[in-house]
Amino acid sequence: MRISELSKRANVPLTAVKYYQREGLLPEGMRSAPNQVDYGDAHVQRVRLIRALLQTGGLSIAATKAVVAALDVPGAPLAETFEVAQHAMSTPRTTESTPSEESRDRIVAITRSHGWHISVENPGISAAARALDGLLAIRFDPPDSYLGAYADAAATVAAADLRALDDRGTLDEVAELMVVGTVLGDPLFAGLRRLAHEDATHTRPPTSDTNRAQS
Amino acid sequence: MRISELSKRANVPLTAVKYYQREGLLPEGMRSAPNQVDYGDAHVQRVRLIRALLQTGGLSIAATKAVVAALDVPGAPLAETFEVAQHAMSTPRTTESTPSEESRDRIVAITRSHGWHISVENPGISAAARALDGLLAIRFDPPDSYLGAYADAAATVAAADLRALDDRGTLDEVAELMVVGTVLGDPLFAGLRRLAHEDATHTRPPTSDTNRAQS
DNA sequence: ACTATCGGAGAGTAGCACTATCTACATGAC
DNA sequence: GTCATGTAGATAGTGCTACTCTCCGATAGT
Repeated sequence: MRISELSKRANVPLTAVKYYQREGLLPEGMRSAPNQVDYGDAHVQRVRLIRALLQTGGLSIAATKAVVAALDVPGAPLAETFEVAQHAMSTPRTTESTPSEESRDRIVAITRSHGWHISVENPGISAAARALDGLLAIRFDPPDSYLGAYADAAATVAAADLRALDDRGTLDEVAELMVVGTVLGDPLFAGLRRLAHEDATHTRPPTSDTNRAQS
Repeated sequence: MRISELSKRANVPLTAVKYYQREGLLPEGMRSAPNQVDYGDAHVQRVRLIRALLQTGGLSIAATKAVVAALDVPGAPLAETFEVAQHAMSTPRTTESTPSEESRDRIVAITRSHGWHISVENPGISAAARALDGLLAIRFDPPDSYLGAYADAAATVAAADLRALDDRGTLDEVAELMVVGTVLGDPLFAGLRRLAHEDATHTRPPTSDTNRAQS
């Protein structure tokens, strides 16, 4: 197929596909003539993946490029591929401030009380600590039970993520799911959390829903 | 205090504070002279909140404005305030494509099998469905056990979120936590998930870590 | 032969979160 | 009083990113 059909099948504007090509996110097709190129199903797949990482996963073009490049290295160890995905997620669009030491310590303490073995360089610590700082900014000091519930939930999905990898066939597929699951798991959970919120407020209204006091 | 001290105490560049002011994110201070204004602790708090919503929560200026405006309405019902927070989260920087019908149906089915009561307009459905589409794009059709684990985890944190509201004093504080918790809960979970991932791969390597096959 | 499409590349665009600069005025140490 | 320093407010500019436009000569399909 040629570029216009690739664009249609992936449901992505043609100009955008050209752009991804130029940026090196999309591997070249088979050249059938000096200026005719043939694309296959793998390219459609790839364009859809790029879109998911960019829009749903919120990655930048550069981070997406790193991720798909990692997938294309044939002999790369899984651990390295995973690291690329982890790193891509911690290269956000907006510059982030460094979290407070106290929040970092608090997060580390929670992981320790859950018996997790983690390295101090894991960017997840900073990410969680920044969120914790935000909660502290409105004078909400979450109790251990609150953070514990989040940690329990994180353990639950992490276990499911690992189990999903076992069902994959080739090692390349495993690597692909590892990367995509790492990136897309967050929005998947975020969506479900919002649904759970609605259900929870229906079945168990947080507080009386009458008017609030004057500020 | 005047603006420079406000900037220092909130650890935000002075020019940025002025910008937030101009954009209507920050309420006016007490005017002590034709061109002198006095700020209080509430303003420091507010600036920190704005930063957390913008940087950690990933909201846009417009969405942040809507959120803080909702907090400042004295007599607003909690449900409305909550809705504003929910809506703000689904107004992302990058334009999002509409998810497939199949994925939407799948998400709805999962919530139903969990006994959740949700409305079909809840944007969480689309958010989760888009993520699901991304997984399908790499030919990973998650089993019910996978989505179920995510839903279980979401229910766990939603319950914790609701419990946290009970411990808050005034209704204004409840509203504040509701909004901030809705926005910051996602990055908090995302960080913890990454930590759980590292622990899970240590204790239970997904597959042999040898080289992958040639592609 | 003719028209639509293609591949490729450079330049342009829109939106966003700031940041710089300017003016007129206020404050506070000396 | 005076004068360096800071302040409020407004306008214009910046840097970045993810596209999008426009052009060209070449090619495909009829």
